[in-house]
Amino acid sequence: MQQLKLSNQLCHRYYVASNAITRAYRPFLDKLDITYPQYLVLMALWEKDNVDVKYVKEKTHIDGGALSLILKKLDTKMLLQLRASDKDKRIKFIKLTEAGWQMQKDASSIPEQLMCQVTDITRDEAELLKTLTDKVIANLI
Amino acid sequence: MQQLKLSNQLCHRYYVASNAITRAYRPFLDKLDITYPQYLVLMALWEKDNVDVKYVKEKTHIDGGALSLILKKLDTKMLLQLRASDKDKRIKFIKLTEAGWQMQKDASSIPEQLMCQVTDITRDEAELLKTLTDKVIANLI
DNA sequence: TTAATTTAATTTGCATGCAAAGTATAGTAA
DNA sequence: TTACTATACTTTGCATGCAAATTAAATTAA
Repeated sequence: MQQLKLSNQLCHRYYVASNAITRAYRPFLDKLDITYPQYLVLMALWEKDNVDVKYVKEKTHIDGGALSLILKKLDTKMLLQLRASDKDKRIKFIKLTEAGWQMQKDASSIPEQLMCQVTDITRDEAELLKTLTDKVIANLI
Repeated sequence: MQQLKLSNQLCHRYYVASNAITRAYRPFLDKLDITYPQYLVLMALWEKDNVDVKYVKEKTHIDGGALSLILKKLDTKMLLQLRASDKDKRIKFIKLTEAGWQMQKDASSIPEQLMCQVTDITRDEAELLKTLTDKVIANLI
């Protein structure tokens, strides 16, 4: 049953790596009082503000149900505001607040600090990982 | 703020890929009435049975708190049995039942079926992904 | 031996991830 | 217009992932 050995599973590695990465982010994100998925939402908004929920959902690949709660949390934290569209009342638009934009400055050094912990990977290898993982994602979504 | 763009984040890709993989497993695991983490625990046990909780925790990298519940679930499903050690009563040993071993046969074709969905990745690239992801994990754990 | 510490596992509280059901609104066909 | 369908988002129920607190038992120090 070689095919069922954990050490042969690429899938298990993605599971372990993804959780390890989220854990590694925690000390940095704790200082900002946000979680990793909340950070993903903010990153999407820092790139493009005034978008609807569907856009953030597709950009971050966060589940719609979870996203509703995350946006509500970020609204409560006063990092963004939600308002229904006038044209189409089904659509809800998201807009960062001043505090939401301020947090971008506080977060700007996080990616670099994270990658500094991954010393065994070269820049080229990291790019290769991105390319190959994009292929995996494209095949499964 | 190039460093905060989602498209530059290796971390976000691991998040998306890991979730996509778990989702891809679901149709197969639903037939066996188990979840992905439960499947990871079973894979560990199919490789080595009669081990303690700590062993499974280190082998699968599943959180200890979650693992307690998962083992309880698998016990309820009659796939394994839990019993306290005689020598050291803090330790709990895990033993697969007949049904637990039977499920290995039903699961043996799953990894191959999964990889068949990832057609854009060659065997060599998959091996490379394993090696590089192991490095990422080693650096973060 | 007694007290302090360490270890193995469980429990608890909160935040997702996800499927499925539900709600409200918009669009479309008859 | 009315009925049917599709869309955008929310809510709900269950299963983790995780930190922190707890419990029970073994080990070590004094």
